[in-house]
Amino acid sequence: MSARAIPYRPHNHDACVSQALTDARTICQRQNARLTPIRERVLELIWQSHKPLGAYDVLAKLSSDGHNAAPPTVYRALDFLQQHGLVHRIASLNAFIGCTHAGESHTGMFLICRACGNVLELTAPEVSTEVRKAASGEGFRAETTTLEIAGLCPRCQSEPGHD
Amino acid sequence: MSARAIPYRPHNHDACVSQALTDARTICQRQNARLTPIRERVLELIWQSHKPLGAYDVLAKLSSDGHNAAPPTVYRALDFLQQHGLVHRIASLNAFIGCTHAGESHTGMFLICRACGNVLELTAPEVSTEVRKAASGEGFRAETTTLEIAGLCPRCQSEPGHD
DNA sequence: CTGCAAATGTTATAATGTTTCAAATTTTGC
DNA sequence: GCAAAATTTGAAACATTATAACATTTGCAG
Repeated sequence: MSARAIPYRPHNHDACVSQALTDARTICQRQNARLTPIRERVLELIWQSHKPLGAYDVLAKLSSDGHNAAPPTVYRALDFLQQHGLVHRIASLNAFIGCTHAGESHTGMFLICRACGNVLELTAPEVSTEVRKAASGEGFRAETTTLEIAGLCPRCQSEPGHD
Repeated sequence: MSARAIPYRPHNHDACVSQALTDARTICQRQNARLTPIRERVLELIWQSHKPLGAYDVLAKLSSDGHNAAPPTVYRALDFLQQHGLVHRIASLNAFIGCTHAGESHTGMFLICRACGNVLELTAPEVSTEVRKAASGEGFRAETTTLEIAGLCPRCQSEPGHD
């Protein structure tokens, strides 16, 4: 059901955003969660950017909406969205990005281009499997996985410096 | 050569710290890097804790040494130690821990117990391999990997709440 | 309508990390 | 050795990210 991001390629991003919002409404309905106007707006703002947005970036955008928001407003919305699997937090960037696999059970793996800043979310079952194996080999009960790869995206390997 | 941490088990930690320092000196010598007193002291402080230490935790310990330090002092030392593979930064905790594989080429994977706070560093070649495969499958040139697993360590699965 | 729970507003503050420039120290070329 | 260059450290200010605490409003069940 999810709007699939086409990695590193031009696409109709408006459609992609509105698909994400539609999906989010469905998901929240199913979970009896309230996708309030603020939460929806935050999700929209995050989706409109291909690059992860910091909480204060979101805050600034809300402010320029005319919305008189303070940090807790944003952090609460982000917590909610994370809780319901609608956005991911990228720990190595202190920033948030729309989840391209919302509604599906998955562990995200993020390819972060250090040149253009774009991020691609993947699900790599083989990786997850190996991670689980490694953890349980130590008797460790894995709960949440943070997997973020920094490097160069295909485009930035050939044409450095753009975007 | 590295001082091996015995995962989640009691051991002579003083010996373990001093081994780490000895190793560090050797490594820096080989790399023509200067392990200055501040840097060495920061490394020691980090090793003395089994749990990741935040930059400001280190700062506080330096201060109680009588050393009149400011944040940049600590961050610079930490940068140096990271650069030379002597400590790792745990992005999901904003904290630092001694590298148990200093001197060996590796990509760390961290098992972080949410109950006791201890962290175990592993090297899991199979995981690395799968990560590389997944990245290159997208044409992505991976440079640095952040892989952090939060969950419960063996001890905390059976005796909750200790330590 | 009323009362409860969830969500939001508001203010203040904590925690983490960086910039900048000056001073001291170490290295290097001579 | 010695002076110039480079590296390291000191110090003050500031920037960014995140949370605490409490008041107010909103949605909803009975």
